[in-house]
Amino acid sequence: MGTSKTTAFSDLDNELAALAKALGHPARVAILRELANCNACVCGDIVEVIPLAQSTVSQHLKELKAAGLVSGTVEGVKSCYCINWAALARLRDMLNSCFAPAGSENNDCSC
Amino acid sequence: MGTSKTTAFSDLDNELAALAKALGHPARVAILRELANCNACVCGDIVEVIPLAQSTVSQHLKELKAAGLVSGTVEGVKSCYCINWAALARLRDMLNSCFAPAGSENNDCSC
DNA sequence: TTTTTTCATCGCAATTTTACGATAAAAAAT
DNA sequence: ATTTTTTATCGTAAAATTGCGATGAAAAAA
Repeated sequence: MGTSKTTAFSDLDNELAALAKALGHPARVAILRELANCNACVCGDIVEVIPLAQSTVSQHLKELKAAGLVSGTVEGVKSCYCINWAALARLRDMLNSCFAPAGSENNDCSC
Repeated sequence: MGTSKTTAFSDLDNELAALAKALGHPARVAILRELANCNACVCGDIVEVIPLAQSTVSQHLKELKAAGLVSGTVEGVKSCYCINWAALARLRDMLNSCFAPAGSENNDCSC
């Protein structure tokens, strides 16, 4: 165990979950926020902003990249990362479409 | 380790991360979608829809509840769960505000 | 009262996540 | 050629997650 039974769920559910999971850590949220602010893509300056060790930040960047939320290219010694706006938009879209209230009736809950 | 250094990050980052983390599993996405569809709040019928053991579904519901995405009440023998639309809206809002492109300049990335 | 239904919780095992220091690897600077 | 800078990766440890069966607990049905 410890592993999600991804095959048991729809591709959509898995896709949304993967994107959400990538955002499920404050460091990764902070990194993505940083990348959103500096539209010139930052490099190792991220490490200075995030209160974690360099290796840990690198690991988080790798996860964001694996999830498609970030892209990166090597530029000489430095490494350049960029936010992927399309992936963020995709996340927003899925949130809207997946969890739309059913019908136009009363959506209040009796709980 | 294995623990996030939550104190090192802003409340906003932690809040967004917590909500995203709760959605970071396909079963929880499926459960929330189910609750969104049946605006009359479902109870143990969720277990029939989710391809996991009853105890596991119960655990996922507990997590969704802890994150505030779901509310639940006991109704006799049965247990009733409801989606929390406000929390979902909050997540959407945070996604929009946190990751808004900086300025109105060129947002294209050179990466 | 006994049995059944419905659900939460406990205990466990396998795996993943988080975090760090140490170490590579490769370009740049000296 | 050597040193420094920058970043990725490896190895490790602690903790969290995922999942299940078994076991409670409490209302409902018999």
